[in-house]
Amino acid sequence: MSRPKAARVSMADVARLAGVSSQTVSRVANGHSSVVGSTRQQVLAAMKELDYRPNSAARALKSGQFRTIGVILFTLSSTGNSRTLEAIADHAALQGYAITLIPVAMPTQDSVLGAFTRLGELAVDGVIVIMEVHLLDAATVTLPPNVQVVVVDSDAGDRYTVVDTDQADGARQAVAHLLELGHRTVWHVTGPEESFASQRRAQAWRDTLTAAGRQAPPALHGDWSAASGYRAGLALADEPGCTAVFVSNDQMALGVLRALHERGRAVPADVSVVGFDDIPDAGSFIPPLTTVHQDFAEVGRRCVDGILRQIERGETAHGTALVPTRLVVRDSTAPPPADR
Amino acid sequence: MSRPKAARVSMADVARLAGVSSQTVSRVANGHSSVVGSTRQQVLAAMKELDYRPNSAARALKSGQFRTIGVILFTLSSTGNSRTLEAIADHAALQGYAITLIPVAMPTQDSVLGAFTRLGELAVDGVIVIMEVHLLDAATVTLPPNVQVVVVDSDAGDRYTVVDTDQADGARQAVAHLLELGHRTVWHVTGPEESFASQRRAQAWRDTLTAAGRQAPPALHGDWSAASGYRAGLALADEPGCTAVFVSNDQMALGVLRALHERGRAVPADVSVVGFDDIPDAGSFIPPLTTVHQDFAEVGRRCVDGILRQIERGETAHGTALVPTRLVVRDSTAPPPADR
DNA sequence: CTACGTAATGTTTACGTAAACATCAGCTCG
DNA sequence: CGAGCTGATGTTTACGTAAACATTACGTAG
Repeated sequence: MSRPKAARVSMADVARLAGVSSQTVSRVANGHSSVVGSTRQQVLAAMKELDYRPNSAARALKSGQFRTIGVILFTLSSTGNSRTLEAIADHAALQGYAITLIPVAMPTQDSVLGAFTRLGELAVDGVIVIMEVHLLDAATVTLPPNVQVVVVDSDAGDRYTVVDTDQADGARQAVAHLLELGHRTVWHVTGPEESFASQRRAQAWRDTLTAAGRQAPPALHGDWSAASGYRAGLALADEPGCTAVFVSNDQMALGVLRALHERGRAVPADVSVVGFDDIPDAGSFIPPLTTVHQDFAEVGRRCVDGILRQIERGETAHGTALVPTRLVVRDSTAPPPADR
Repeated sequence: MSRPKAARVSMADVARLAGVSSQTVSRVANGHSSVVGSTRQQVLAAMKELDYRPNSAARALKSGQFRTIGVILFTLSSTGNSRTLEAIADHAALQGYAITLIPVAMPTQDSVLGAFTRLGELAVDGVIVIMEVHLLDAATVTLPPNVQVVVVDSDAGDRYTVVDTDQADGARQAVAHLLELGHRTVWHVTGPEESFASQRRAQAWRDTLTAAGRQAPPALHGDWSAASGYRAGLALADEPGCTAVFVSNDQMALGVLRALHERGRAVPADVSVVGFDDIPDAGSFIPPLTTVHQDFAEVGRRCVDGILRQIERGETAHGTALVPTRLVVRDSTAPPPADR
């Protein structure tokens, strides 16, 4: 505080100008109990004249609430994360809560970690964790006590409230769509192993095939990036029996499309491709991608509602709430070549 | 607070257990002045035993600093915004600052607005604005006094510290690259009019053509989305003289590629396309996109450094600092058809 | 007409921290 | 050998707010 920063206006200042006690100012500010009209007007006028702004630090100190929700995540580079975050921020703002971002370094590179092992002293009433909880444990971040938690992309329903997209049903729809088109089986490109979402999608892919009496080919592994999808796509292009692929997210699907294109395998004539997420760009891929739509806005809304229910009403409803998905059929899927 | 929340541990509690005064605890906590080794050890032991966590509200009230930076933006859906945000969050965490997200509704839909006209009472030492300032003005958000501001994507260098990518030079490199390949002129797809970045890129595109003695064709207008790029691409496909396009971001370029593909105009054989941003997926487009690389990490770092310089050292260095760009040449550009 | 209830407002206090000031013991220097 | 200094620690106070309690004025029921 090197500079003499323009004097902060406090309730006392407003009270003095309005000729009332500071408690009355507080009452007006909070719309509490009874303040007669004329007094209220005077106070409001004084507030306006002085450009009074409540001091949130003092308020938090007194009330023990920060009206702030922390969001913990590894990265914003995945479309899903950033869209969930945006939905959370929008909905929280609507409820009068602010969002504090808590980036955590990957467990491998704990350089940055120290910075927010201090998480404990964070001014936050609750935390939304957008990642598999086991990873959080591994990251040696200690969640402070008395802080409510809601988790996305995890199976920790027994320990926390979990909000998630219905990964399994989405994957089932994708595979079923391909089978209905007449494909004998469906190949699969997974996300990173740590991702619970990826695990769920892979499991449902396998289960759906099995339930239909089909043999599941070996899964190929990616890391959510388009580049990893491209590598998987090259491998798939060399599988002559491969006529249909379910890719665990749209970005990897983009890479798969490029690999197939470069290897002269036409989509959807030779190979059908289905993605997951329905990112805004998916409709502009070549060809426009058939994919499973995730309702990120709804996920965000439920996260915020869930955490607020815990914070404001003390309800601790563990368990998992699933947000439904729906298949968006575009031009990357068609019956297998043999059928035509 | 419906529940009896486990009693908060304060400095006084730690002091009692350690048999010292609370001021000594404060000194240990802040590494301040002199505390003899043995005393320090006792205090640290007591802290650990009680799982003491400093109360940031009280600290903020006392010090007048929140160790928090607010980030104001319209949306996270543009890759640029979310990557800049991520870079800001990472770098801020490194410096021991937290990030508070402040989403602002578009000026058109002021429904959400009320929620954060309360911005004034926000617990924030400084604000980074990721949008054209005029839009911020239009959004009727009043920035509180005594809050430092750094701006991205704006020309308000006279009022604020502005950090930005060197848009003009990036656009110049893109156009120069196409001219060097032998194209007679270069078409252009802009971003939304309000975007300062888009304006700068368009201006530099025009200037570079003029400087080379070429005629600039009419610009086509998009809104950063792939869908808008697709529409522009359809129009371009109908221009027989069009052999080269500079698109103002990669997402729109994706749409342009699809439109050209659907109309049978081969890229890069018939038409060359250059994008802007170098999003992670750009290398997986069909064909891999030649584009202007933006160093978002550097932008984020400079934003944080700039705001911290203002907050902690009171330096108010207005003006604009430009982060250099570089052209990444991939497979979407080639000499014009006539040359071959 | 008095006693008591109620609405409106004022006064006191505590939240947890850290700056400012106070105290105290031990040590150095003239 | 004592004045004065230094380093270690304790005590007081203020930050801005809001809950809890206190006071005042006024109206009404008995």
